[in-house]
Amino acid sequence: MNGFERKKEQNRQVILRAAMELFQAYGFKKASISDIAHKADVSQVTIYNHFGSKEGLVREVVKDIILGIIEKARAIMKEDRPFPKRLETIIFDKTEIASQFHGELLQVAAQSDPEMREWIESLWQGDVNQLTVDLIQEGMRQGYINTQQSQEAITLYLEILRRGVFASPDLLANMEPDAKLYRELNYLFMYGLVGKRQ
Amino acid sequence: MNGFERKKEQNRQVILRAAMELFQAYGFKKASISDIAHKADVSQVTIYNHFGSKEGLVREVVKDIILGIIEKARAIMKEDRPFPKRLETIIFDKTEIASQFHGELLQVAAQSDPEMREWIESLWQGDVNQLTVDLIQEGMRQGYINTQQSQEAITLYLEILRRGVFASPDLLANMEPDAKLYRELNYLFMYGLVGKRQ
Amino acid sequence: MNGFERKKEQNRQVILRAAMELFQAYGFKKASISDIAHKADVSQVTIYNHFGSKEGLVREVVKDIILGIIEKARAIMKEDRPFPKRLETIIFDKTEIASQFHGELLQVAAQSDPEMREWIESLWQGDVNQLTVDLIQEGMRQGYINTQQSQEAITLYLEILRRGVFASPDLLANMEPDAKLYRELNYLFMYGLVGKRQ
Amino acid sequence: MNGFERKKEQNRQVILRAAMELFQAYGFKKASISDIAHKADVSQVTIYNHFGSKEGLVREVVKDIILGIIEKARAIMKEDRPFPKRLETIIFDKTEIASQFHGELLQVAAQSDPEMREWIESLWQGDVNQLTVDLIQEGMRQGYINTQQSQEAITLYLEILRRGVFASPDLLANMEPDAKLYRELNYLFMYGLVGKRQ
DNA sequence: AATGAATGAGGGTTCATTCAT
DNA sequence: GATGAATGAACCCTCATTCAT
Repeated sequence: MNGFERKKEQNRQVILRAAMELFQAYGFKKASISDIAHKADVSQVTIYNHFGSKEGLVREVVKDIILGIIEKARAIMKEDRPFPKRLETIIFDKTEIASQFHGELLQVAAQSDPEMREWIESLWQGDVNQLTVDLIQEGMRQGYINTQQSQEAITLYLEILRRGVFASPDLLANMEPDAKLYRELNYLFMYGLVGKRQ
Repeated sequence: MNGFERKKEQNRQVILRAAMELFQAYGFKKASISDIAHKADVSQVTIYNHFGSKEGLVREVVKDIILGIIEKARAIMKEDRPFPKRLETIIFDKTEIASQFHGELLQVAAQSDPEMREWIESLWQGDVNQLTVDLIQEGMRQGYINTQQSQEAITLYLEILRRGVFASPDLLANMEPDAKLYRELNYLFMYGLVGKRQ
Repeated sequence: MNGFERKKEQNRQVILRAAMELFQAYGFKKASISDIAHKADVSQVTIYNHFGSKEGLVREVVKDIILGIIEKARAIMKEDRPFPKRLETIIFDKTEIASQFHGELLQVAAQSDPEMREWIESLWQGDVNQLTVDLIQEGMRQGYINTQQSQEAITLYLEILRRGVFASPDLLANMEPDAKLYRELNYLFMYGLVGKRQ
Repeated sequence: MNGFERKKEQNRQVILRAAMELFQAYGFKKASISDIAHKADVSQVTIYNHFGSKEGLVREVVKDIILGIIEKARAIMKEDRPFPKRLETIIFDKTEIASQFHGELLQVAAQSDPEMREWIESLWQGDVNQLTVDLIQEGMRQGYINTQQSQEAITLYLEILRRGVFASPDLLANMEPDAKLYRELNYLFMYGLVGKRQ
């Protein structure tokens, strides 16, 4: 990669970072190209040269976020820790990356052009779902997951938990990982409202 | 209330209804005052006379939505149906009212002025929480809820489930209330991943 | 018409006049809404309130020009002057009104939305053409026009002359109505290149 | 001319050709340097290296068009066909080359810098006019043109016809060269409205 | 000579809001 | 109280042009 390309790539990254921060702070709609250009210290036009339109920039940022989520999920799967710990992390850890995008991200992803929807869909089906399935089966083998429920139902339950957590930064913000409340919550995930029978 | 005042109140309601529909269809940001005025068949200025600013209008609509949610929750609590059925309704039924506001409602509520935040907070704490607490205690008395977990943790768990469901219209849209998947999901809410022990 | 409406209509006229002058001076494309607003001493937005878009404004100006042309043609037809004089005026007189719009007017008219094209077309067919036909028949009755050519061909010939004159302000600008050259040109229109035979 | 220079000249021609096509399709104003560079498959900067500015490029294209017109006119003059046929071609044939530039070409030519105006003017006076004069005199010798009108008037008449035809692609588009209407039109050019006397 | 990257200036348009009646 | 008309600020975007290699 020569000097030109390095500089270009660098600019691209600077723009993406600035965009991500401002989108996070103000939302995709409210953060303006002008703001982003200012923050990235480039001309507005440079953003257009790189991403074509605001929509294009949003798309790229959304892609990055989603890839980041997947990357993280994959990393967690490969860790050598007990099943419940890893499940915990899967459910809670997305907070850091994307939770502050509130519902806008899902909304944008849903409303984006068909090409993008397909890309997300396939990625989700292919990669994320596979990871989830792997996790569930590992959990079943180790006796952590009831084998009488369907794979589909369990996946759905986990997804609802994920999204619920994802949508509750206000409630979970100040909770520490080893607090009593945190442990209780995990207990509920595992044993439900009725709880463990002795 | 004389004729003038009745007309005024009527206008107010017409505006609120138009605003709610358009906010729901396009989001708080994208629905414009002009659109709302057009739909309500009043002048833009009339909206300002009633609500002072767009933010004021949004506030009022959010208030209405939240009051509606609470109203509904309260109604459900008073029903004479078995505990699990009512829990089910609480968790799933919000779909109809507010789920189409995506995450924007929460975002707006969170970012609104302190006065409003306080109002919501107190309402939530005072009314909704009370209802939840009542529900939980009823569940405990009837043996549906494990008495070893803290009230707080159970409330949090329910709230996460609620928000997760609320944020998953795509996954739940085509699910019928008596489908196998639906029953499994409810089972998971009650007995968690590990499941019931015989 | 109350004060409001009078003021509005007045503004509309001021904008139209400013637009016409700037379009004439710089062309439809190059004259910007900003320029026009400045010249008319109104906000840009006022122009949008009146005309919806730049295209809408252009449309209205084009309409005005065309109506002006027709009005003038009609007036000439009603005059009580000898046939050759009136023909002369018809061919030459448009210069004053629209010749400075160069070819852009025709281009715009041709490229405009179908509705407008139809409007122009029907006006041209219905009004202008009728006037031309009347003129030609009068000319035939009075022996000024050869009755062996088809109505269609004569109309076409006149239209080509009109457009040729219309497209030649540079060549005709300094020509006085009673100059020798002017008389010769009219002679050529009447008797062609070959000229009158004695 | 070495390899470098040949390549350079080649690039120049490629750019000119691309520019001409796009100017023709979209007009001088709307066709952008970016489009032209894309179509010519060179960098935008290369265009600047060759022509200095967009205006410079437009100038060069206009020059080419005008030289092309003259070339064509000259070629027609040298043909060995009867006078009326050649006159016909002169008047009608420009359609192919430049008629699609509508009025813009004339506008651009008129508004361009004095140097260019002078160049065009002198070319027109020197070359085109000379050709026209030659043609007219040939026509006079052969009895096709009335010798009582001034050279100037006849030239002007021909130019008006030319421009009229040039500005009427809509009316003439579907006319075939040997149609009755076409013959009538030519008759009118030769014998005017009054027509031939027996 | 040629280029990819970057840009200042300006374009049309929309918005929440205010003015004047 | 209600309105039609008007507006400043901001938005996304395009263009001809220049910079750095």
